[in-house]
Amino acid sequence: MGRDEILPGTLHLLILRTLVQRGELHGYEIAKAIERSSEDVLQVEEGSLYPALQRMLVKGWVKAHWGTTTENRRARYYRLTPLGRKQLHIEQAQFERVVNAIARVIHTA
Amino acid sequence: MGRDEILPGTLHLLILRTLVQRGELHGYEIAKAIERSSEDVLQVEEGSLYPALQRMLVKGWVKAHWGTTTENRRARYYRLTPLGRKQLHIEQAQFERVVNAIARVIHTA
DNA sequence: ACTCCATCCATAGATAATCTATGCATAGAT
DNA sequence: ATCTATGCATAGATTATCTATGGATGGAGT
Repeated sequence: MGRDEILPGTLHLLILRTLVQRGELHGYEIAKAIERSSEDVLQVEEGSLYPALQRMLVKGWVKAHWGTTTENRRARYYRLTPLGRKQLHIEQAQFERVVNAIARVIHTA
Repeated sequence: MGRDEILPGTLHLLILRTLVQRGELHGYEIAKAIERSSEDVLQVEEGSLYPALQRMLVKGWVKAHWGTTTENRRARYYRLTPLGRKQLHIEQAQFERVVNAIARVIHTA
């Protein structure tokens, strides 16, 4: 954890959660949404984001289609699949579990 | 985060914290201490632990010496250096910061 | 017209940290 | 005699990230 960007292994969760909250978004929007809602603590690099979205497409957690933004730009929109929604629940529970476990270790007297 | 062992990037923190709590420990004890104080949620694989301890030695966060356990076994004991104590504060603050940021993203309405 | 910035996508290669699998050794219990 | 827990360590694979790069374009400002 030498960086101050994201905790390795949490990017899928962040993306899934952002999509379930805001519906259909394109990549750039997803990144900005995560950064903003984290109050700019988390930085989502494009070199991390797009490979992550590829992985999620392959796993069937999201589907994508090309469209046009309000600013008249070409963009690829992603939306959650039912499988993605299931995965969100799994990853969120897992995250809480592990973070709580770490907290117990850290705060052990 | 497909595993249920440790959050990547948190092992140094867990080790540093365990050493500051319990003083001088050998590797095997460190692993068991983390597993127990996490109520067996976190699993510390030896293949992760020993390389991590090597990294921490190189960085000067811990010092090691060979000794004998209460069970009469040869073991390598680690203790925190002042630099390690400083690093603990850094990593702990960093961890809280990032986890809180993730929590904000996850719990955004 | 030109320039600049923000928006948008994507990949290659390097880096880092983990896991799996393996090897070695021995104390104590059965 | 054998088994289990204790103890150290490394090689190689895997995974996920970052850095660096490349390309394209809309709109704002000059």
